[in-house]
Amino acid sequence: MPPPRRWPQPAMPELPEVETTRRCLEPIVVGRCITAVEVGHPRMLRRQLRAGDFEARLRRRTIEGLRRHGKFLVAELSGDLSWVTHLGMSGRLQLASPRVDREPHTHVVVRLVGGTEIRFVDPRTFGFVAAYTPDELAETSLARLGPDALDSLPPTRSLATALAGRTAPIKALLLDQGVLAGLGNIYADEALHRAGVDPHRPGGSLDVEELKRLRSAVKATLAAGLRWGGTSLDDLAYLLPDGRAGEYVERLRAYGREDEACLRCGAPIVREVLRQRSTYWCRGCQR
DNA sequence: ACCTCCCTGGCC
DNA sequence: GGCCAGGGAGGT
Repeated sequence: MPPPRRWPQPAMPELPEVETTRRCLEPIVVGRCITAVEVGHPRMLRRQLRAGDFEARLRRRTIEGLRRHGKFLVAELSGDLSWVTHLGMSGRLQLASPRVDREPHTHVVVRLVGGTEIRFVDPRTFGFVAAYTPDELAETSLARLGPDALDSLPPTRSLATALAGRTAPIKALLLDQGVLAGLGNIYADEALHRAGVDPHRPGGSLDVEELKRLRSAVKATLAAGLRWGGTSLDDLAYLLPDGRAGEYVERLRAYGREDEACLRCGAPIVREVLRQRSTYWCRGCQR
C-alpha cells in the first residue's frame, strides 16, 4: 500500500460540489416553509445590504425552487425573494435534526417546517448568505457571471469570441467567473490537463482544435466530478449535506499530484504558482 | 488587467 | 510562532 497522498489544505467547493449539494437538498427542501433563521456570525451577512433583512426575509417563506449558477446556490422563495448561498472556500451545507449537536463553525441555521435544519458550516468564513429582491439581485456579482459551465457551456465558436485577443493565461481566464461560471482551481487544472493545454498559454492564442478539446475537457471534468459526488479532501471541509464524502479526489489527474507520474505520458506532474494560485500540470503533454 | 485583502485550521 | 491555502471584491 502506498502511503496516503497528502492533499493541499483547503477543499474548494466548485461547480460539482455545489451542484451535488443542490441535488442532495432539492428533494428535501423544495416546497417547505422556513420557520426560523439564526445567524451566529455577522460576517456571513456582509453581502446583505442591511444585515437585519436576512432573517426577516426568510422567515415564513416557502422554498419554491433550488437553482445554481456557477458556484452560487439560489433558493427561490415565495414573495419574489432569492436566498443566495456561496460556499466560499470551506463552506458546506448540512441537513440535520435539531436534536443533533451543531458542529463548530455552524454560522447559519435555517429551520424548516417539520424541524429539519439546513446548517451552513464554514470555518474560514469566505462563504456568505444573503436574501435579495429581484432589483438587488440584478446588482450583485451573480448577475455578472458568465454562462454556467455545466448547464450552458457555450459552443466552441462562442468560446473563441470570448477569448479572442485575451493575453491573460488560459488558466486565469478559466477561473474568471465572468468568462465561464463554475470552475475553481481544482477543476481548471483538471480540464487543462485533459485538454493537453499548457495553463500559461495566452487565452487568445488557442486555435479552434485546442478550444474544441478544452471545451470537451471542461464538460468531461465536470461530469466526472459530479458522478463521484465532488472532491472531498482529507480535511473533509467539503461534505454532502447528508454527511457523505465526495469521492472524486481519488480520480484527480493533475491537482495535488506533484512529482507523481502523469497518467497520460508518465512525466512528473509539477506544481507552480501562477497568478498567486497553485497550478498542477504536466510539462510532457500540456502544450 | 493586475494585486491585495479577508479568515482560520493544520502543518512545519 | 509563522506560513499557507484561495473566491471574490475592491483598489490602482
